[in-house]
Amino acid sequence: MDYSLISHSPLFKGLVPEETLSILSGISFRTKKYRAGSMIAQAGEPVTSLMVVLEGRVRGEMVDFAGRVIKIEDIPAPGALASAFLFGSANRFPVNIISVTDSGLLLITKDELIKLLMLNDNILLNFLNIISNRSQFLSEKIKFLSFKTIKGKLSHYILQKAGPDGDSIVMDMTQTELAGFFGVARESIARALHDLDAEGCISSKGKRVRIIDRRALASYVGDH
Amino acid sequence: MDYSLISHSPLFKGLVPEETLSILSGISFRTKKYRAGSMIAQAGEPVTSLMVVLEGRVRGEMVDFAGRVIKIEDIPAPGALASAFLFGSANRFPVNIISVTDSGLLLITKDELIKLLMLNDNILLNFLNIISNRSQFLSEKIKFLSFKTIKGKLSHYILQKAGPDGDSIVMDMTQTELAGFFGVARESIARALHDLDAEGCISSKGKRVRIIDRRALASYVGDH
DNA sequence: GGTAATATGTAACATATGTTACATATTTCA
DNA sequence: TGAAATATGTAACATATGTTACATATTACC
Repeated sequence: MDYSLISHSPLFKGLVPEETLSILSGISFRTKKYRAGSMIAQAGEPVTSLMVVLEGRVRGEMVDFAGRVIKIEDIPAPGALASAFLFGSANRFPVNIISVTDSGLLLITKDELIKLLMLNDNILLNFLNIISNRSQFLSEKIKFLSFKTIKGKLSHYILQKAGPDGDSIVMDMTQTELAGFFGVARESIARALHDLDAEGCISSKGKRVRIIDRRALASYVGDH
Repeated sequence: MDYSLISHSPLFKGLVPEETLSILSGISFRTKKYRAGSMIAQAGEPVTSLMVVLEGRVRGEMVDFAGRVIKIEDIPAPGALASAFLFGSANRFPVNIISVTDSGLLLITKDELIKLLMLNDNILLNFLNIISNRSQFLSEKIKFLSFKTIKGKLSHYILQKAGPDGDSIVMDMTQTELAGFFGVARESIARALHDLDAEGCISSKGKRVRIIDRRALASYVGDH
């Protein structure tokens, strides 16, 4: 395993490679390689180590009571796995973890990680940032899911992106991605966008959306 | 402010009060009291300190673009405020924070908190547990929200409550409360419950639900 | 025990969204 | 550049859920 991959992982961000090396020499850790398609962890298994994807891409698959896959999330390098489940009261993988491509993971046990965090404030900050960002992502997602209507979700997305003064945004996701993020059908995004345009709230063309009637647009964001 | 409140807060859990005192003497912190109804922080304000509710109860209120309150979350003592927004890339309060009752808060600035975390592994672990538990709570909530159908949510609720072997549960919420939790209309809960019964999946009578056909019930949990 | 408040059951109807099925546009990449 | 993959636009139709409007049942409380 290439050490430069480790030193470029988010846990060691901001450290010069030499510093990372010297720190790593003081703790025990290991790296592990997985073949494309192989199972890295099963839902329900205890999470005992921090796992960082150094290369390749892994996938979390939620499995329902009937054994069907109901939700997937891809984690490309460099990203951390199940970072919110190493600490806290639930210490088991909430999903199956599968290696999509050939991949390489960095494993640091919980005890060693704690040592590491207390040793170097930069690494501590990095780790806190990793799990906080995860939490912020989930918060944001819940905010969107709690709008009942698609026009509500879309309006919120547009207004948030535009900021208090902006009158035009460029969507940073495809409609397909937006649909996945909102948990709705792709066609419904297209329809809502079209309707908002027809009603004179926005002017939508490709990825660019111009806000025409901010008041009317904002009124949709109340649908909770 | 009573020091015993501080030493019983989740950040200092597991430490003897004397230890907490000696640690606190080494860092700077402050406590602040709020009257019932007063505003503690406004959405958009920077989060610069860890805030722990020592006494009383505070409320997070999400406000939409039209100024309406669309979602509330109560945080009773002893709980932390906006713990996921002190670190990570978004460092602003996502909601307005209001004091519901008269309340007392412990404030520790980010820099001082980092010092504290590196000083004592017990406190570090406590803080990691706090933010990880928050993340886990959000994950669980998202799981629920991502079931598309009410029968799906209900089935998941029933099967989770029954456990892998149980065949009977007593609902711990009224239908009205369940409706609020799921974010759906009350009548729709009654209808879904009735339908699941009519289809022979469950036998529902008052607050007691008996699982008749686990297979069929589980099949609804696939509706994502 | 009796009355008010709250919870639940049920039905008819309205509507937002999913589904299916294409056509067209845009991007990717050999 | 050209072909293939992916993204977007649009329509007809099915359906789950919200809405409204009650009746009945259960619980709380004087």
